[in-house]
Amino acid sequence: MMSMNSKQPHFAMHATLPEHKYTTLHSSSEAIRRACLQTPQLQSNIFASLDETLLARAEALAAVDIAVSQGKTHPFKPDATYHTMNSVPCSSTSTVPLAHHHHHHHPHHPHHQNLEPPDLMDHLNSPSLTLMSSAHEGAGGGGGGGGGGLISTSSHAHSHMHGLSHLSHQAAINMNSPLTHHGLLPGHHNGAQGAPGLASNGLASINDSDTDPRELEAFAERFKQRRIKLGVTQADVGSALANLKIPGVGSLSQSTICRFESLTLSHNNMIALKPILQAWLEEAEGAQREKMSKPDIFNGNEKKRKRTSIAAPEKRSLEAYFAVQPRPSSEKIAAIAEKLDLKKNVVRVWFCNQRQKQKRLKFSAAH
DNA sequence: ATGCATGAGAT
DNA sequence: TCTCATGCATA
Repeated sequence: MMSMNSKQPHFAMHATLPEHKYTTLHSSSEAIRRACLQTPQLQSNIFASLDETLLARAEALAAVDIAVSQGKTHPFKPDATYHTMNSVPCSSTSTVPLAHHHHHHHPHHPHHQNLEPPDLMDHLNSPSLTLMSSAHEGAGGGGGGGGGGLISTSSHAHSHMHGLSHLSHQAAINMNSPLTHHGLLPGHHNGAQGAPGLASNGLASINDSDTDPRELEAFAERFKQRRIKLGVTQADVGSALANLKIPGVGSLSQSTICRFESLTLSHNNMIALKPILQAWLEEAEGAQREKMSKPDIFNGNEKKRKRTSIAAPEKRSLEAYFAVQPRPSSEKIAAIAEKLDLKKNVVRVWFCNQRQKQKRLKFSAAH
């Protein structure tokens, strides 16, 4: 089972001219959200008791924070959530062909991660628990450059769409993608968090070096050097990618380029982006004499999205909960959200993002 | 350089 | 609903 039947590396290159989903102000969609489904996962596990203990501690800690923050006079909600989202990602081109083969990465161990102790927020006692978690997200170690391009705080804030869309989604365990032959994507297995698959099998039809964390790291560094030498910012690179005219590859944001250079992307993502950035690099160096920059198609979208800011106390509580239960159920999330006086969606997203970070950190830690 | 967020596709 | 790839906004 678990074969890769479901989806094959079919790259839907066809534009599909989706007319974009301009949900003009889908702020309402936020209100709707996921409809808050409930997963009646009422399976008591043996770990229940154990988790409960941990949860109790987390709760204790959280309780303290809560008490402090919402003790009674919390001036306002900790989150400055002004979600004004807007800009639809203009997905365009939708699914990009790039590497679909991926890997499974998460074999999912039926760990105790799924269990849901009856109440995470009930016991608010035992003031013990010494906080130790909070791994922080700093991560990115690579950096080094310390402000590689200084970023120039360029304000090219034009919401264009990212044509590159998702390079490799998830799944697709097979490794024989045409793109591989294409040379665009290394693909093949090796989960981002799983095993990098360092040539175990004799046939390494695909360069293992392409997926080798060391190689990626080396490339990322070289890339940064070159980029700086060319005098272009991360944002410039991102938008310049669209000029490469590579099918399925559009522009990328400064964020993504930055993350690539600092190795703060998932392994798969790094692998998928490498060939693209490499292509740009060579192109740019070759045409450095005159090509330069082309005024990209920027579009001034008026709408702006505000970033929610979760206050420190709330954040610490969330981390405490996360340490015990990285994957709380919908109900739990709702409960936590209420306790912390945050919107449920904000809490849900926070957990999602934490999981992503954790995975990335776990992977880098293993290499 | 990163935190919070969206959305497509997989479960 | 979750994961994953990405992005906007911001410190």
